[in-house]
Amino acid sequence: MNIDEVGEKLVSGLQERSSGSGPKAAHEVLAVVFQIRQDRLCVLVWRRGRPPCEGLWALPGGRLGAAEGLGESIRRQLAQKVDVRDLSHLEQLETRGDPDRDPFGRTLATAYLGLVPAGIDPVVPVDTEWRPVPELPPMAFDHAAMVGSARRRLRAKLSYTNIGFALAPPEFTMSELSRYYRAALGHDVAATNLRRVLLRRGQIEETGQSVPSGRSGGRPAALFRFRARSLEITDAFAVLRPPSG
Amino acid sequence: MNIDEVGEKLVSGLQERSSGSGPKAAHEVLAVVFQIRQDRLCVLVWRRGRPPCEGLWALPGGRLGAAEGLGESIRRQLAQKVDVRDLSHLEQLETRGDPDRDPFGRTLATAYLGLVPAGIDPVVPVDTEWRPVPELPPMAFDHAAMVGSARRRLRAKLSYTNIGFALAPPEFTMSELSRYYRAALGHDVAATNLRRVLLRRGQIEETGQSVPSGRSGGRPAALFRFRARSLEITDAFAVLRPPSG
DNA sequence: ACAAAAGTGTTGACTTTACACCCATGT
DNA sequence: ACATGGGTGTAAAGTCAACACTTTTGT
Repeated sequence: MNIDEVGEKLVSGLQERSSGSGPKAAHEVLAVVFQIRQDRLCVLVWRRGRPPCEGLWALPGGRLGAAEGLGESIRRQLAQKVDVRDLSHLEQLETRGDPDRDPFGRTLATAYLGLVPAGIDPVVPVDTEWRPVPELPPMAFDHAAMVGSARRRLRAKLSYTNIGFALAPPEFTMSELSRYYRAALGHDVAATNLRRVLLRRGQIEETGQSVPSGRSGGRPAALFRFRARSLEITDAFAVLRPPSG
Repeated sequence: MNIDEVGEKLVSGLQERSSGSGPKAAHEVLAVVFQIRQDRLCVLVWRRGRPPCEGLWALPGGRLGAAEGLGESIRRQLAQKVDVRDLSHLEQLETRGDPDRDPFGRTLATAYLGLVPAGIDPVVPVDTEWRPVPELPPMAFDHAAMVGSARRRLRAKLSYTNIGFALAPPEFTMSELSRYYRAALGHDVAATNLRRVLLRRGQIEETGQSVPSGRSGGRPAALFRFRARSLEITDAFAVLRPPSG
């Protein structure tokens, strides 16, 4: 059918969409998995050993199974490299479907953002590494763009949600937490103010315990935990909020 | 392959993802197209005339073409109902792929958010209508959830981007604009403060012209326009911003 | 005693809502 | 004149970064 035949379409066109079977494309699910390691935001990537993009680095993931949901699929596939219980957060990012994004054939890809809390060290295959995001190696396909989307999403959500729970271990001191925030945001975060902001927003609470000071002295640090372990919007935008009346 | 064979996967598993052709699923692209009509946020929907979901209302869209990008596809398909030049904004929302979202066969759907400026009235087919979002009719498949996602996305972006340019006509008075914001946000927006906020952020500017007052008198209203007609983040979150130093 | 690290108090800048008041126009 | 709607001034509330100061520990 000629898409210029708008007049005809205007009367009858809308109904034919769910008929026929149409072309089917391969669909894969990928994940940008972040973890903060040694005070740096790192992403889990593996090195491709064969074309296309041989030698470049790629995001983990793979083909969507015939009877799987999208989130279900990426969880399953990540379980082959990251202990699935270690994924503290998972959310969908974007779907890319440029006809030529994969030179070997039309493939759509849905990317997810996954987070692993700091402090654990999942066993990963030999071709797989955690790489610091600021020094991203040459990436296959459009995977670099996906890492960029994930980084922007994480930064934004750190500002108005409790997503820090997914970066931090179950308990932490404020100076540790401020280092996680610094790594993820890319700029300094003062522990003293971060404490007040997150306390006022009800995101964190004191555990009552504290950590002995190190060999160089200093006051012992109080331990905190996040009050919730799932995503919550704690601060709607400070702008254009509804009238208080 | 058994996915419990983690040990094996850890050494060799990562490389087999781009081999083989795997199952292919049908893929469709849908759009949640919003327009503000008579001070109400409306969404473009059409009534299904055949199963599945016969009689329910559905979002416009359809199968992804074999050589089309996703955004390209929804633009083409919307051109059959909305004059494509009238789409002032288009962005990807989410992809849904529950195995049973379409009872007639596995279908993935990528949803877009589209906006049409107020004041125009595109010709639409007979089975297609603009329906107020607060009184959404019974929707087919998971389309109601997509409308919900779109509404949340629009509300959020009104707070920190210039996305108002896509809701408003090229020129407008502040009381008109405040009605568009009220319809989209769902709560009152005072024209007097909206003016200052958007001016300070550099989103809008005066055209220099004004509109004569109506039959009931009143001071003539100044005409404004948006300075940019593409999406810009005008106000990074007021929280956790980088140190000024 | 002194250094080091954690935590508190306080200030100032900025942003936004609320509301009283002034302005320009039609009847 | 007066009603009507547009526009300005200003106050009050809230949030956050900056920084000086205090507390608690190890050497």
